Amino acid sequence: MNDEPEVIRRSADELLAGLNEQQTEAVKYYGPALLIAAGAGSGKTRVLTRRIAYIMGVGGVWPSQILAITFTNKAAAEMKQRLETLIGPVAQRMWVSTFHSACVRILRRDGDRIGLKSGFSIYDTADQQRLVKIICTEMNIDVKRYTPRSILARISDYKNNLQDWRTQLKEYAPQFKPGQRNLKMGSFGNVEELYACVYAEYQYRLATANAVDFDDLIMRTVELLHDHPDVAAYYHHRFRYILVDEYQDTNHAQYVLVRELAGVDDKLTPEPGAVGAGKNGPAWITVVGDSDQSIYAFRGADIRNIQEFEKDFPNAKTIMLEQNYRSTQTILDAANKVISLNPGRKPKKLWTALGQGDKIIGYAADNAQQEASWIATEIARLAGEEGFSYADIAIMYRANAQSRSLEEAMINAGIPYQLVGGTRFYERREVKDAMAYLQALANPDDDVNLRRILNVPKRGLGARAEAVLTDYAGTHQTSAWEALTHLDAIEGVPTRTAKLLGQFRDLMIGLREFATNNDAKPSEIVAEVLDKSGLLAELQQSTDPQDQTRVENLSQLQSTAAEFEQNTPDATLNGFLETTALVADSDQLPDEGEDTGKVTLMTLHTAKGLEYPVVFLTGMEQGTFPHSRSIDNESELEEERRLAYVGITRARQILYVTRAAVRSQWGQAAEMMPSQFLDDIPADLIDWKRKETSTEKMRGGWGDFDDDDEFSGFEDFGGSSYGSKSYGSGSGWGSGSSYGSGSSYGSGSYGSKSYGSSRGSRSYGSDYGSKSYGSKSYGSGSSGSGRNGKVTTKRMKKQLLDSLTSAKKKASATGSASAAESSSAGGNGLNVADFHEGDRISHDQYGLGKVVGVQDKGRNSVITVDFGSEGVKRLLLRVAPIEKL
DNA sequence: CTGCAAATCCTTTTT
DNA sequence: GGATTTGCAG
Repeated sequence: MNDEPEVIRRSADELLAGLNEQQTEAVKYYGPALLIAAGAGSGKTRVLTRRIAYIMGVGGVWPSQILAITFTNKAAAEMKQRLETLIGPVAQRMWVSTFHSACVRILRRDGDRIGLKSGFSIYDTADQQRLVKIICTEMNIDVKRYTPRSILARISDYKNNLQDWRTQLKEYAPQFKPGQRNLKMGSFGNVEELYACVYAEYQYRLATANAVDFDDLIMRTVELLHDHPDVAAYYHHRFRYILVDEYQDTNHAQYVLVRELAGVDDKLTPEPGAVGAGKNGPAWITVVGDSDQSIYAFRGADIRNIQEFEKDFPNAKTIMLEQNYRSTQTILDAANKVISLNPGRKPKKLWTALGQGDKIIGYAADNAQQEASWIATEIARLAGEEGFSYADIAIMYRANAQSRSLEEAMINAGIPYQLVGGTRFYERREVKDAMAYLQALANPDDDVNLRRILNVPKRGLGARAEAVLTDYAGTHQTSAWEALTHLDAIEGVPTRTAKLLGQFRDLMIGLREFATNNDAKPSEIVAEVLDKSGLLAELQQSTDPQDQTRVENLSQLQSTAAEFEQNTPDATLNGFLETTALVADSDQLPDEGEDTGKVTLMTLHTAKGLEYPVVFLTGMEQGTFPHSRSIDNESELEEERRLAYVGITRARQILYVTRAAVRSQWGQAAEMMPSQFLDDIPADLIDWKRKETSTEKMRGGWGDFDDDDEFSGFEDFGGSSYGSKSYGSGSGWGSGSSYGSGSSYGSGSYGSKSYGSSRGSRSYGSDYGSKSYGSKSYGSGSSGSGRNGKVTTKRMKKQLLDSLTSAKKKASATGSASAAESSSAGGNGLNVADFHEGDRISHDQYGLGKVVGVQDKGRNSVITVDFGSEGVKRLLLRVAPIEKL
């Protein structure tokens, strides 16, 4: 125990310094269950970290007895960092982690009790979909009617609500036995039966593949704790204080998990005279959240968890934090008004001492491009004249698809930016392929990943070869890998296929041996896989320009692995796989206080928890925000409104709201009406730089719609009345009482940053060598600040813009005009009879060509055209974008 | 079995 | 506008 790191125990005075009354009360509160209802910008992370330090410093509790849960790795890392300044380096080894990593950790330790072998795989969405698709095909399910996506959504619902597949099966399909394979069901009595069967089969396959999905991480941990009291007892004994951040985003499963971990339902009683939670009673719980910022209902979050906290936990206490330290009063007034229109919420009103501040600035553009370029101009002005740094500015939007026009405008204006989110680095095809190899090496039974790489890179093993393995696996109730190892025993395999399968098997055996011998060196395993599998070679030999970026991504993957190795004391292949499986968008955001010199672009969801001096809320249109899919659903609209509230409250000093009259979605232009949220903001708070768009001016009317102020009576509900309940008797924290147990902290260092942070982020601008892995940095090395020197030449801009359009095909040269006229509803009116060998035609993509062949097949007539350097193409006449010359 | 071009979905939001 | 699936030819 001598190497126990030093723990700083701070005094109450130190820990309460600079806090307001409510914050102080929250830090000190002595009791089994505390809800801190923390409005936006009310300093909740501060309160949470101080409370942890207080529990330790004043309550004499060991760091190992505390469990703090967040939703993102980024939040966890930040909390650790802040804790470190309060209590010392021991903070880095505390259980401060996300729900998901905490569960992984628990399952790695005791998962064998519920049938999980160590080294289990964690399936991401893509893996899940592959698996469900396989099952649907085998079950003869019409995937047009029941898409894997929708089936998975249902399965996710089951899991978030802890509905076991056995229960579902018993109720809706008692005759179904998972794992029988020969099930050509085809028809189901009803939908529930179908869902139940797929769910059961899905779980069966996961089990044989020794894999879990995201939702399983929570549900199966609950199962473990619930069914194995000795395991539960271990954690009850260990965690005496549990703190949960963003409690409004918890789903039912997570709620139950917290209860299980705390032992709330286990009739535990504290020893007589216990101080705090004592040694034996249920753990004491602190949750922090804001029901107005609940924006994850679509993912199963249940807002009732926070709304009914006081009912759920005996002797619960609620403390409201309503003083905002972030924004101006103008911004808060707007936010308060918007959120006040949600019915049935606990009234709450943020206030600030920071003063009125500037008006909100509004701008109505004619289209998305104009909106974006106006924003770019405005940003240049802010940076040039108002002295803001680019890093002070964030642009937010409802859906990722909106980022493109904004990116283009930034590039055109030479403004450095960083885009957060979009397609995940680990979801990129080539990266996923490489990871599938690693996964299959770590866990041989992982069918989904093994089948994925069977023919990647191309090695002549197609559907037939795969069927050889799956048939054997099916009849022998085993995995595809097992089938592969019994290859010689399988009859009727064509010699050629057998040979190729044998080669693949030997490849995997060789790689696995390498992996076992180099378990602590994931980066070398990655290198070996890339090399021996031929994955890298295939891409390097390719002429497709996109494959070059793929090669870069793969080398980046290797760097990420190397970085993981360096930062993790006891690195293993499994550890690496785990970390990469649990990364989130927000993980790639820069650290607090780090000046990246770049404007940040991200979705509103990703922006939750962040703050910027200047915020642009873009796409404020009906159908964009609120999103069209939520517009006719009352509860979803309420969630959109909360999202608007989140967006508005991100701004510290200046808030912009912008909209476009025309926005194209799926390549089709659509006219957009102003968002209802714009009307919800009191008109005198907005200074419109341009209120009407061109077409609206011509029509001479705006705001014909909805002027209904019928809800305005809601506004004054009074922000008082809460938090006035008298609270617990004095302090009660005995001093110094010491508990023995807490010596060993878990070893694996989770949540440490940087690796994991990889996302397919694009970023363009100044700093090259910065440590942002997984994010490409375009642009010159020099700092591209607005005025000192245009570092971006026209040519570079062109390159950057091209790189946005993921280097599609070879279309670039000719594809200038037309595309619009190519297909006039179901045919281009061309007639086979008009085409003969030797005719010259023009193709939108390939340019000029000469007809070298004509096949008259009626509707499906085909002409063969020689496009010279572009090659000889066979075109379906009916749809080909061509013109006879 | 592979490669290519056309057709067909799309999109909320994410651990 | 873009990624993925389908359909066909060699």
